[in-house]
Parts: sequence; C-alpha cells; structure tokens
Amino acid sequence: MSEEVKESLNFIEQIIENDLETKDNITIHTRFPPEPNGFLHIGHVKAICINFETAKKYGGKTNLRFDDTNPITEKTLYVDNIKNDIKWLGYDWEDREYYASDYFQQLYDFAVDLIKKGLAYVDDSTPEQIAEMKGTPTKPGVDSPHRNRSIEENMRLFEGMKNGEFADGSMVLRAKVDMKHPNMLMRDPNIYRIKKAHHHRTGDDWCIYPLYDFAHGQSDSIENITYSLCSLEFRHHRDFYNWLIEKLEIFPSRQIEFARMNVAYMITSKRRLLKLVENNTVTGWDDPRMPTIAGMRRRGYPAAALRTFVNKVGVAKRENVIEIDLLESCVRDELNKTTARVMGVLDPLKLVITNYPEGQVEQMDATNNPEDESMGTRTIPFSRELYIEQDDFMEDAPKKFYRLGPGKTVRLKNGYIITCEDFVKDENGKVTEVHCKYYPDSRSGSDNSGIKAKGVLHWVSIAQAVEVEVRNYNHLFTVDQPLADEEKDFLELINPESLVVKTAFVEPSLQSAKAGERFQFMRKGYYCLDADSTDDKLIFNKTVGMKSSWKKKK
RNA sequence: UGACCCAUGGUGUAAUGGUAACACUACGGUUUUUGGUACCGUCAUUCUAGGUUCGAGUCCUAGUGGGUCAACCA
Repeated sequence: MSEEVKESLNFIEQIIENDLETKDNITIHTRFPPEPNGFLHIGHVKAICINFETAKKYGGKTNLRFDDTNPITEKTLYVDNIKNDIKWLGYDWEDREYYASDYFQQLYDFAVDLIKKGLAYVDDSTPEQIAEMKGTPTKPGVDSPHRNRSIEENMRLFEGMKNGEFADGSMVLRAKVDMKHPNMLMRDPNIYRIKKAHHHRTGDDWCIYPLYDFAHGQSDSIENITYSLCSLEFRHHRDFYNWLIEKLEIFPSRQIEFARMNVAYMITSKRRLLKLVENNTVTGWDDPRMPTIAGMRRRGYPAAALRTFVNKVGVAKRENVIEIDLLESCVRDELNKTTARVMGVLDPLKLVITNYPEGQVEQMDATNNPEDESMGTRTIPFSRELYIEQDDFMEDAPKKFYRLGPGKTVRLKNGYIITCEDFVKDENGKVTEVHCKYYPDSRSGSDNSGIKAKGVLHWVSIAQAVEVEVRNYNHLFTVDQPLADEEKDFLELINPESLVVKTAFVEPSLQSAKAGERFQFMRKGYYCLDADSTDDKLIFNKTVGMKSSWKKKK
C-alpha cells in the first residue's frame, strides 16, 4: 500500500537540497523585494509564492523588503497596497518588514569602503559621455579620464555629493571593475547618483541614492538572505552582485534566476498597466479585468487558486506563456468546492406553466453545494410565471438540444418536470413567452412521475426575483500576446467586449449576500458580489464561466 | 559582429545516462436533477548533425532557433 510518490524538485530546490547535503549550518532565508511604484500583478504572484513557499518547505523564513532607492517614483500608497495584497495571498512576513532605505547609511559606508580600497571613483562625465565610453556589446569600452582620481579626491567629491554641493546629474560614483568586460554591466557600473528629491521614508536626509546594483545585493547580505531568487533578466547583474560580495567581504547571498511567468491575454508591464488606469481604459488598479492581485481579488479569484496555479506552472529557466485556461481551471476547481449554488437568469425569457394554479407559491428545497453537504440547504420560491434563459429555448431545436422547444420535456432544477406546449412571438419573430404544462407528481425530491428528462434548466420565479446588475468580463485583449507585435500599440488591442453589463434576475436568497461573497450561478458561471453594490442594487462580477461541452457544437 | 541563458506533445512542467510522466487544452465515452463535478480513453520517434557509451531527452562539439545585455529604472 505504501506508495512512494517521488516528488520532483524544481531546479532551485535541487540547488538547496544539494547545499543542505554538502554544507553545514545551512539556513534558508529568502525575500520578496517589490519596488513600491505600482500594484502587484500576476507576475509578482509567482515571485511571492516561490520565495515564501521555498522557504517554508525547508523551514526557513522570507522577508518583505521594499526596494525603495528611487525617490522619484515611489509612494507610500503603493507600500500599503502591496502589503495588503501579499497578506491576502496568504503569506506572512511576520516582523520582517524591511526597506532598502533603512540601509542608506550602511550602503553609504560600503561605498566609502570601496573608495578607500581604490575600487570606486567619482565620474563627472556627462551621461552621454559615460554611455559613449561604455562601448557596445560587441565593442569594448574605454576608461573614463576620471577613472584614476586619487582616493583622497574621490572621498572629497563623494562627500560633496552627499552634502548637496553638486547639482543633480552632475556626477556619479562608479565601481572600478573592467571597461573591457564582455558583460556590459561590469564596465564600471554607476552605483550612486545625485537626486535632490524627497524620499517617502527618509524625507530629505539624503540627496544621493544608490542604484539597484548597489542596493539590492547589499540589502540581501545585510539581511543574511541565503537565496536571492529573481527573474532571468538579472542574470548579467549576478557578476557584479558577486564582485561586491567579494570586495566588500559581506555575507555571501546567492542569486538564482528563474523565468518569469507570462500569461496569455495578460500584460505585466507596470508602465502599461499604469497607462490603462490613467487613460480610463479600466476603472482602476482593481478593475476586475486587470491582471493585478487587486483586480483578480475583486473579480473573485480565490487566493488559494492563485497559489495552486503558480504551483502547477512550475519553475524553470525557459521563456514561457501560460495558457489562461490553466488559471481558470484552478479558479473553477477552488470555486466548485467552496461556493454555494444559486439560480440567476441573465437573459430572461418568460415561461408560463399553464396548469399551475395562479397565485400559488411553493417553497422548493435546494442543496447549496452537492460537493459539500455541510453547506446546507435553502428554499426557493416556485410559481406559475418564471424566467428561464433565452438560449434554453429553441424553436427549431436540433436532436441533441437537451433543453426546451416545441414538445420538449425538461426538468426545472429543484422544481418540476415540464413539457413545452406553445410559445409566443412578437412582430419581429422573437420568442417572448413559452407555455408549458407541469407534472405535479414530478416535484424534486418526491418524483413519482416516472418521466425521464435529460435536460435540466435553471429558473427564477418572476414575482420574487431580485433584479441585479451583472458585469460579465472577457479577456482584456483580443490577442493572447498583446505585446508581441511591435508595430501595434497594445491599446489598439483592447477587447471592446471585455466588459458587458447586463440586468439579470436572481433568486431572493441573494438579497442577503455580502460584498466579496462568491456563488455559482448554476449552469452559467461563478460570480461574486462587488463592493459597488448598494441595498437597492446588487452588482455581481463574473469570475469565470462554467466549462461547457455544448456551445461550440451548434 | 561579442558575452550570457534557454531548447521535451497545442501549453506548462517532469524524467538527475537505463525503453518519455503529470497537469491544462482538444477530441471521444461513462455517471449525473448543473451540457458543471467525478471517472475512463485518445493525442510526442525529446530543434538538427556529429561524437562519447553496452545504452543519450540527459554528457561533449558544432549548427539552428528563441531570449537577455549598452537607464544617473528596478
């Protein structure tokens, strides 16, 4: 019986397990290092999950560290939202909430150390000159004329930079590595720049700020991060990351790069997402069409589904585009287990049960979730006049159409079996009313009719139904990779039907729904109550539709 | 005319030199008072060419294809 399910490790776990076997006193400490200049999106979800889950798996810890070294673009507003999103995703950094800006003094001291070792110099060449001297990937760079300043002069100048004696952009501090290095990032990278700007945390304490390459790795070391997991594009930075560990003689964090996750029909460019918000293509960062955590949350995606998704996607080093079906499959799977079934009609068609007593209302029993008995039952009013879905009736129904049509028999879910006897059309030929007879002994739960009905329809009783707004969402873009075509601006590829608003009718039990609460509208999809709802007007966001093996066959 | 990373079904990830596995999708089928769920089945000569080996998806070499790198962004 004892199955040995050998669990396969991703390449990061292999590295860790190898370290665990070959080295002593290994601790696992990771970090998630967002820059607070935008909202977290689906791409960050992968980074968050990998960092937190990997540490958890090996009994380690994960720090949250805001990489806030650029005072121009960073805001406290983003810090708060990022923290909220990570918590919602289900991860806890406990008391380890850090900021790169906490280390500004230490970073400054590191820079001084480098200068004193003759490994850094102040360059007052113009940005253009610096770029020019860097060469190109195929052409070696040349040394700056300021490369060999004395240590004393470098100290004096750097201190001057710090004290605000020089204008923004007039000079930078550069590491002295190798202008002919095949890796462009090793050609004396800039490590400090002058920016007389207000910082969201340190205020006006500093007017020089470290650049990424002189902040991220050092912060990792300061926090004793053992595995610094980042995306592939930082591969080239690793050389400098390691160079600094060696020269500064600091804690040797190890950077490991993995491929970022791309999801079809989604974009993860902060700049472009910001544009969608600013030009009102969407209603905000939390618009349910946005690939942001806030957007997906509002749309109704459960955090657990997002975690499962990342887990199923896996970790490797090759470029990838994940089909959105996998995400939706994870969402449906989670929602199927956790969500109450209710009935709501999105495109109403009046159905009259001609042999049902006028004015009579029966309370029908309904199971809330067949997957989970503990979710209990409720009652739904049934009467002579109901709404059914327009596409559940067809005048000329094909043989495999298990729904209503002249002479066809179906079961009304949690109700009775009915047979269609007649229907009414308006002057345009549109069906406006369907007339059926019902079989009194076919009531759900006590069916003695012996009648078999293949099709099952959802419905609401017109008199008791609640009119609500339904917001149906589709892919934000018309193509799966909106950024692939460099000729086309991504804004031209916005799906005009990404939001379709409808008036729908739902069963009265929904009246007591709470904002954020999720439901399965039987046969239609999963919906959650939007926070925009008021007592007078409920608004439901479509999270994802049901899977269907019918529609495309027609 | 460089350096680095990558290459397994439609998609993503496994296989850690011993006859290609799992998930999603698609397509069939069973069950079903949701055309949902659940369950079953079908869908790959591992980019190419050499080499090492008894044996290569896995190691080596070359080629091809894709990605990354020249912000005082991260």
